[in-house]
Amino acid sequence: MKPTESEMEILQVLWDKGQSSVREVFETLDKKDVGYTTILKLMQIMHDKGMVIRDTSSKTHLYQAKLVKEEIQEKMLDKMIDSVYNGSTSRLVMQALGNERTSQEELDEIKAFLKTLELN
Amino acid sequence: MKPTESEMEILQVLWDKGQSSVREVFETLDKKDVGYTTILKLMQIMHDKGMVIRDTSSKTHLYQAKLVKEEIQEKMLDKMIDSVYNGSTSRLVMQALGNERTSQEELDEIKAFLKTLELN
DNA sequence: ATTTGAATACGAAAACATTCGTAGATACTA
DNA sequence: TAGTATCTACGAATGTTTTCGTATTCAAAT
Repeated sequence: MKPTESEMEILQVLWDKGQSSVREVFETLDKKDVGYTTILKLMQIMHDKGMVIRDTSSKTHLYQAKLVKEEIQEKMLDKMIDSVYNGSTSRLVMQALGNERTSQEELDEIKAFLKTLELN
Repeated sequence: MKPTESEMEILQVLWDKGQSSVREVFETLDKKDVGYTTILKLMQIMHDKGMVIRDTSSKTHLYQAKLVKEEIQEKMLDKMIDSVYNGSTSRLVMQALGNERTSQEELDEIKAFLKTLELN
């Protein structure tokens, strides 16, 4: 059950905004170069695959992510660690932190998190 | 210039082992279900795309990654942070560290790295 | 009631990625 | 030198993902 890239984009919206119509997803994604029916079709496919559930009680169907955000994220992260960093979490983390985008707040969060990891 | 999944696998080998023949890559990947000419073709395509450079002076051509490992990794990581973690590096890092696979050595490495970040 | 706008369903085209068969070239070996 | 093994080139088949056009349904507004 591996979402494609487009499917991931849609899942992001659904995770973020919760239950949404196709139109809402379409507008949130706001991809100038893609038509409405494309998104519709993708979401129908996702439904066929069981990635989303759907409320069809009114004319405008409402979609909701069935896949759990954290599970998918972790799966993707693990795959990345394996396939890009040869299984080394620390290499990934260090590269992530070295990217100059990380604020002091985030660094503090991480330090705090590391402390909690030690207490067991 | 975004490598596909198969292309990434090949790049890994080239980054790891340096200049290599198709046969060497093929044997390193050791994918039971894929033939030699498939890998050959992929590497030829990568050459067409300018992802690798090639020494054709002898019969067996030698390939070398042209894309820089750290650049590609960083690009993929940034993309992941944006598209999966809404731009939050710390969320990615914490999920990575929370995955139970991280050894004490790795945690120490990270702590050390955080220290060096503070000294500027 | 008819028109209009917005929604779904669905097939099929287009784009992209992967796979492999076969032909031809080159080197090695008996 | 003949035969065998190994390599590249390349076209074409297959598979997957993305895209959209068109038909149809439904509901709201005139």
